[in-house]
Amino acid sequence: MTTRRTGLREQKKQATRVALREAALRLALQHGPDNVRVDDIAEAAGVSPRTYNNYFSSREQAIVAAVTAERESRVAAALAARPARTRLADALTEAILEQYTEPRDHEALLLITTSPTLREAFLDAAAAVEHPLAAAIDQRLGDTGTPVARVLAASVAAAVRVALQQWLQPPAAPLTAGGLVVPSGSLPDLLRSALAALAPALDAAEEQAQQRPRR
Amino acid sequence: MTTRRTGLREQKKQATRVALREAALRLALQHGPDNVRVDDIAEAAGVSPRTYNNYFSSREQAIVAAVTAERESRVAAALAARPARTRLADALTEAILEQYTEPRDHEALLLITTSPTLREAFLDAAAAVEHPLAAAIDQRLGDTGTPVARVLAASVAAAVRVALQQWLQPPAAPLTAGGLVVPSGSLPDLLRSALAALAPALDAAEEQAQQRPRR
DNA sequence: GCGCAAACTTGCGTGCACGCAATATTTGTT
DNA sequence: AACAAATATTGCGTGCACGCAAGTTTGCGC
Repeated sequence: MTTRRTGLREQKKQATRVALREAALRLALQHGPDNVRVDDIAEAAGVSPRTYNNYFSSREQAIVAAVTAERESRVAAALAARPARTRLADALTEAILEQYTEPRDHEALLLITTSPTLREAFLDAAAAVEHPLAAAIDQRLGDTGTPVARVLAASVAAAVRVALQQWLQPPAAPLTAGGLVVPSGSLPDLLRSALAALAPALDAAEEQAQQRPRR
Repeated sequence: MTTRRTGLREQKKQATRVALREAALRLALQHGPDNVRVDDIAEAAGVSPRTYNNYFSSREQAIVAAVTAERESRVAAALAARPARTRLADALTEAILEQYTEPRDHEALLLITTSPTLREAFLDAAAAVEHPLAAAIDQRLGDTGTPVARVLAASVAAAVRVALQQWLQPPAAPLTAGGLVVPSGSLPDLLRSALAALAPALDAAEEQAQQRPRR
């Protein structure tokens, strides 16, 4: 059920997708993100420029995809893998940390930090967790069909986004007056505290689900 | 303090901004969203095409702006206007409903429903609440400087987005198996129930803030 | 194997977003 | 009132996204 689509076809598609995003990243690292034309990427991957655009709808998307890859679906899978009796909030936090903590290509992340457009694309990519996550959460809550799971998933995605945003943000300015702004800690910490703010909502949803009969 | 920028300059800018978005909407209604070129909009507003692009970074954005306008900042203002002693979750819900319930140009909304690209832009526009809202929430929580307010604001924005998405979604298909999917009620109801899922998180943040000394 | 239908790729054309540098307008200052 | 600094507007050029209508490949039943 994971791959309904037959064989060779899907296989080839995945291959070109990978070829494209890796070419994109490689060229971006090599020549700088602004000195890479779409045509170059397409050529490097051995497809027509038009085909490139069938896979990615912006240059930045392709570059960033080399880092984010299938992280989104993995988060959902990681959540589903946790024992059903663990607290939803905890399971979620662990699942997310597990995916965002693994030290992906550090060089690439540095590159992304550099360009505003790439940062933007990187943050947007995080939004892709929403749908898989909504499904996974809904399942945990007993397939309510309610939009609650969607809201929670969207909120979690938003929280992740905020955490990533803080993390990417160059420590830049000499801290605004009052010294209130924390110099942005490690990513795991940022993620944890962002998600902590949502924990009560997750708990509440879980509790309601348990009072309802499981299907 | 609301408008630091002096007078004539900002006034003119606002004027052309309004002219642009209204021209965009009018032309879109008149000729259909796909039969409006950027040059037409610019000409109708009496500015160069290049200037148009200094105000809006996509055709859809301009059209949608005619409906969403300054709704975002108003939500924050509406929140700030509520008495500080009301429950944060309630104040927020009221503030949002207040802004999204007023029957804006119905004709335009119908148009937006029509085109996928416009729907997309409309949903994206809702994300603009995030920043003003974060500021307003942070103030209610006692200017913590913590990212908690940001996370909550982002979550609220996400919830609003989900509600709008359900609302825009044409009742289309004959309901999936089991009859679990509700035929998308009224917008106020959708917003209310979406925000209800976040209420526990808002309560918790508020409670923590009250235990901390106000600055 | 054969051939048809569905799915993917490609080239072309159009409209668009946006950086850049020159020009025009506004504003605060003397 | 005149000037200089700040800020907006405009034209131009480049690269890009994407609809469309061929052409090509893959999958499947016979």
